[in-house]
Amino acid sequence: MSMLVFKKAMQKRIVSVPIKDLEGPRLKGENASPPSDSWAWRKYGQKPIKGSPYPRGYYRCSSSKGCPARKQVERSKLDPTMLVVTYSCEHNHPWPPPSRSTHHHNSSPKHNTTKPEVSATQPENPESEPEEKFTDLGNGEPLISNTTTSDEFSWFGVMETTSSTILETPIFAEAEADADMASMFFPMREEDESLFADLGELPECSSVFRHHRRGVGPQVQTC
DNA sequence: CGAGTTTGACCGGCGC
DNA sequence: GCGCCGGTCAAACTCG
Repeated sequence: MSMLVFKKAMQKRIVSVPIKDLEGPRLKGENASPPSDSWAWRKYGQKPIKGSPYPRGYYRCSSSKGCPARKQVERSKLDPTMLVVTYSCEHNHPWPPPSRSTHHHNSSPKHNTTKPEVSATQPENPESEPEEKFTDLGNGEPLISNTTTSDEFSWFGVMETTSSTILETPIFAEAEADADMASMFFPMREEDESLFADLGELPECSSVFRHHRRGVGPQVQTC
């Protein structure tokens, strides 16, 4: 009824993170703790995926009530040491503020510690184009070159820099192409993460993304 | 006691 | 039309 999920332009971002990076206090065997971003994620499901020896966990943003953001965490079947996190969000939804914006130290509320804390946001697009989504990144740019330049992917952008790998995918990211996945793995230095480790609180997510516009119009951050 | 996790069932889409 | 599979819900349980 009220919770009708419109399949508008659903943005999808795949990020691979070495488990060793997030390996906190303890791993639950097959289930590795998902990387903690700036938001709180609540797990709402887990299912075994065909073709993958590891199950896939489904997470929902719990930072806000109407948070449309979702996250899928699964272990790479090619590299069991890698955790593939797929972020999804609608084009039209604002992102909630970081859950621990008031916290300066990384006093993780949960078990996922030892994780870089970064805040990101998702700009809302006045016009949701179902057709155009990743044309921006289709340019073949090095995804991490400009974190602030990814207007619509700003929230993703920050995450990318903090995580380890970035992979922008429209919707057909389910390509089981092993070779494909192998080529999209870019291990990152943990030093970079330290840079964000102190970013516990992000002032505004707005100023970060207003660097350049694609000509879509006035875009405002609702975070 | 509350928030979050777990687990099975349910649903919808897709392929055959 | 049926079966498979991915995704979500919801009740129960666990942890803090």
